[in-house]
Amino acid sequence: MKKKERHQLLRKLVQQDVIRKQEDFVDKLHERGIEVTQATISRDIKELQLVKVPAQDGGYRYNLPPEMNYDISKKLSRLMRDAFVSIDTQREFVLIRTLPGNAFALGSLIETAKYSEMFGCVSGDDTVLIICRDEESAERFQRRIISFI
Amino acid sequence: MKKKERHQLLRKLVQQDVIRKQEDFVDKLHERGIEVTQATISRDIKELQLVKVPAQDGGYRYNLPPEMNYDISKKLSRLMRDAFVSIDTQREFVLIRTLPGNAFALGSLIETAKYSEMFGCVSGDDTVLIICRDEESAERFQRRIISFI
DNA sequence: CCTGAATAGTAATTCAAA
DNA sequence: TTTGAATTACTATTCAGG
Repeated sequence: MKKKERHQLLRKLVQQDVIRKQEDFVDKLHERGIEVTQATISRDIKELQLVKVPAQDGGYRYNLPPEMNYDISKKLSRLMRDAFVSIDTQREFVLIRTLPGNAFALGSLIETAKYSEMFGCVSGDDTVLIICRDEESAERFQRRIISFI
Repeated sequence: MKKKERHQLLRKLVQQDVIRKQEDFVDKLHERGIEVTQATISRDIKELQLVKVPAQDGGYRYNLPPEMNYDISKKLSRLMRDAFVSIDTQREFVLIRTLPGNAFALGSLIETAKYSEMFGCVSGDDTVLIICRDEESAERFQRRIISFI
């Protein structure tokens, strides 16, 4: 498993599970047959800028990075939660799949948001293709998008 | 000094100083003649829900809770709509002009928002000068700011 | 680069006290 | 309830090796 995939998985896990400490990540990955140590998770958390937030239940939990929430990002978030199916990158391209009929709206929002990594964007019925400035941008962009889910 | 006052002070400190670890809080309070230990700060942080965010400079810093940052971006948006005049970049600098008397407030908000692109910020009466990490950051930062209008 | 093992460095909690 | 001292628990980094 490559670092990139693991990062994606961590983002998913931190949202669907309650992760109270780094060892929880390690355990979750072990359950999936992925061998990784706390040291690596610590580094991943740093790169992904995950934060440990004191929770209302008296404990702590890791969360996605506190991002600036514009109106756009709230709309994006809502739409992503409703209609997001999958995301993938290939070179400088990012492909987002949505439920049928939602891709155009998503594409419009993404265009409005004017992400600096983005060079262009074209939407169909259930697919948005984003062309980024380069491969690195595509990865960063993907992370941004995933964080809306 | 009562807990409540200390909490208020911590909120202020976390915004105006770079707090990398809990001991930094302890030191800052000692400078002000307030005796307190790391244990207490840890409890305070929990109650205030401050978070330790991996920073872009490779370190970490404590920050206000994400929800509070959200409030800040709303304020920023309101102020921008009210007082924004122009924005321009030159190399790693971004210059924002506002209606007279509004720049200081804007600068404070921008500083509080702790944008990763930003290195420093100085405000006058109708001008905010932001020094970014590099030219690219300045451009990205400019886009972010414009998106508030 | 990326990682794990070991370890150093921080942070959270326990326990006793006021 | 709130706190500090001590301790435990957790997280970050160093160092060596893919």
